[in-house]
Amino acid sequence: MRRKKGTLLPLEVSILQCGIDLAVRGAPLFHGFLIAKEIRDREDAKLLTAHGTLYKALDRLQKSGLLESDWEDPLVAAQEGRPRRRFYHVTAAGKAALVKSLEAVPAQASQRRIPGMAAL
Amino acid sequence: MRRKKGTLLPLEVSILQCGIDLAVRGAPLFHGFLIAKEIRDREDAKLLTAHGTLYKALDRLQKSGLLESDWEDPLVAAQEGRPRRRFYHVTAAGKAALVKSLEAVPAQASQRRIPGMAAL
DNA sequence: TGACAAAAGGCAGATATCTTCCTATTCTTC
DNA sequence: GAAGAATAGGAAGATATCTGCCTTTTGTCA
Repeated sequence: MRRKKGTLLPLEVSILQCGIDLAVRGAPLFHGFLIAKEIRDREDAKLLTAHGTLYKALDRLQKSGLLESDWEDPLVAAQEGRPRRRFYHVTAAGKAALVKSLEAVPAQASQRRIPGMAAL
Repeated sequence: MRRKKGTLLPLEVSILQCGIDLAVRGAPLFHGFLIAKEIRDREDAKLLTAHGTLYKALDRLQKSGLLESDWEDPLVAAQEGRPRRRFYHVTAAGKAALVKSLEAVPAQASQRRIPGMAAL
């Protein structure tokens, strides 16, 4: 889609919002599937159809430094009998980019103020 | 389907055959996906449509002692970046049951003599 | 022989991540 | 303003196992 540099796509905004939201609620680490569920439960459901889209967005955010990730301990995943998760967390740059993006277009429903935004 | 006791279903015969086949070829341990591929590549392709069916059959064979299984080391799976495998191997009882089953209906295509059968 | 019960098969989906290929959209440059 | 390039989105499938629900088949018993 060739975006303007320094811009966040709606899906990326949603990811960062969810990540910060979860951090405020005491869970600073999130994985792809969790975010997928969170987004599905919000009003931005339409933003996420295919999972591939989400993982690509996570990759992008990571490459641009707005997210960082670590793989879950394989033993924990094994113990719980499921595939390994990749845990992401929003970086300081991620928070800044989100704030900037929200300021740029403040009146849009999908980019409204979020709980815990004061903490940014 | 309510089968006669001591009988093997075509899918179960295929699993045991594949398992022994692989063992003869030097790979005594197999996992569900591998068997699925093997069966797909054989003429018994129609025996396996859904994966759930295969895993149920593997469970049955294990419960009746014809197969045994061990989970792959989670660290190995993690290193190779894929979900953990469950490795099965055909037990002596499994070999015996297969031989008995092949003797019972010797002229059927899906239950023909297999390479390495002399080793049973 | 007919009815019932038991078990197998199929479909779908959960769990989790990632890749490839194609399409659609947007930005930039001329 | 139009053309071209870049990139996001969507569909599908690979990797691996397992569960639940419903349908179909088959053996057994009356």
